Amino acid sequence: MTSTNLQPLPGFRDFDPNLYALRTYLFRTWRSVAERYGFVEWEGPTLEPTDLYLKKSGGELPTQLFRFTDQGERDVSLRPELTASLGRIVAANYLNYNKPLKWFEIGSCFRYEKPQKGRLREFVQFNVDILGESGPEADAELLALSIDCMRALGLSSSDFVVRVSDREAWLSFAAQYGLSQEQTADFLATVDKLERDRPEVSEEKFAALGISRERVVSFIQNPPERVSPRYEAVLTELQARGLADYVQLDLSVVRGLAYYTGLVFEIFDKAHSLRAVAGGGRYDGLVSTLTDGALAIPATGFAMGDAVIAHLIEECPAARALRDAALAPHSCDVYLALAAAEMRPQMLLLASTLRDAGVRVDLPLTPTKLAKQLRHAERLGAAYTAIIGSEFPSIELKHMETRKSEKLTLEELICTLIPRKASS
RNA sequence: GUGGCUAUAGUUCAAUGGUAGAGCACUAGAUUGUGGUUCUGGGAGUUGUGGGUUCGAGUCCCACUGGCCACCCCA
Repeated sequence: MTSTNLQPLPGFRDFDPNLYALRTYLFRTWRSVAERYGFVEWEGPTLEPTDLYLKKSGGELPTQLFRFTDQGERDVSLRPELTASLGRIVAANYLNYNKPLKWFEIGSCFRYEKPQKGRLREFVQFNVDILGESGPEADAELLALSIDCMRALGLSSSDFVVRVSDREAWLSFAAQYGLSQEQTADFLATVDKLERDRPEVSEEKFAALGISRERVVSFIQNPPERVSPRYEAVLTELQARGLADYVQLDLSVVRGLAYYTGLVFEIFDKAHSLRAVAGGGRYDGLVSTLTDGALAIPATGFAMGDAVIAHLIEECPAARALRDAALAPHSCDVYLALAAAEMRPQMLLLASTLRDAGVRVDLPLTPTKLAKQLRHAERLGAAYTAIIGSEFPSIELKHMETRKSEKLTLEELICTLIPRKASS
């Protein structure tokens, strides 16, 4: 067995070409859906001043930062999330951008947590945000985008569900009991944990606020006819988009974070055997908090991690098939097999000609038996193999899938391969 | 931070406390210019690390390290 020092740090991953291909597949899909929706890509620094993260909360956050002092005595942290950086960047240049901002980002985040299924210390997040637009239409646009990401990965409404809620509904509920702002925060936190806490525990927490657990559970199970104006508007928008089947009202979703202000949602696998695939919501107060009130920008967004979605794809046959098709080897358009060693210079010139035209060409680096060369071409997923032998400039071009071959002149070969590439 | 399970060849896994094995992968040949099949051979390991019990430890015990999983948390 390999010694332990050949392994990456706990919760970190090595991406060999096979794993990297999966990563690329996810990124490509995310990016393409976001671009279909008119979002533009941005990126922030991986390392930020620790203050940026301490500003908006306490809790366990500080203990889960990869935090250190740099050579300039600065207190810095690897980013545990993107929203703070986004807020900073937008706040610094807000007037320069057309409103609303429809921005997305794909990049690594770091949290010092105990690794387990769907949770790592370095993971990739797909972040999508709309800033400068307070209407429910923006929330609906994001929900639709998140659903289309799932669909683009081959997942259907039988594989996942988007649980949508609106904190406004709970704020009205809390208002009936005359809860103070602080009490309301405690109340929301308890609702968030309702599914996880033992009944006696939440019973006690609610009792401290003068509310019975039964009333809360009943509110979730029998939601009011009119949940909230925003929720209804969002649902109308999704119905018009033909996406209403993917969403489900679930008032038990409130999201742990204090900064969410309105509509919130989470995407789960239908079996609910995994952690949340994605989550997000409206956070109209965050930019204001980050800028100490200098700038108030309404915002709504969500994030999707790479680890959980990879598990979900693995569990869903249609998604798995789509992924495997995307991951099939295809790193090479044509393999140049050398059957007569003295023709190597001619082969290399041909390789250069094709490569200059953008054709992906691979070739043997050392003398190798022809049978092995063909087998290698097969494994590379080469569409064609051109056999360069003593008959050069007559060349045999073999179509790997049909196993049929034709004899071509050098010019014919080049004319055959280059247009195929250009049109693809 | 707490707890459970686990660590054997590149990989997936075997091996009543008694000589460490198999499939796949890799590689060579059968086949000296034609790949997916088949057959025959080959390289492979101080059994994660360090202690202990025992005549004898891959196997039992302890510690450490890593991995998986759950709790916690989930920005």
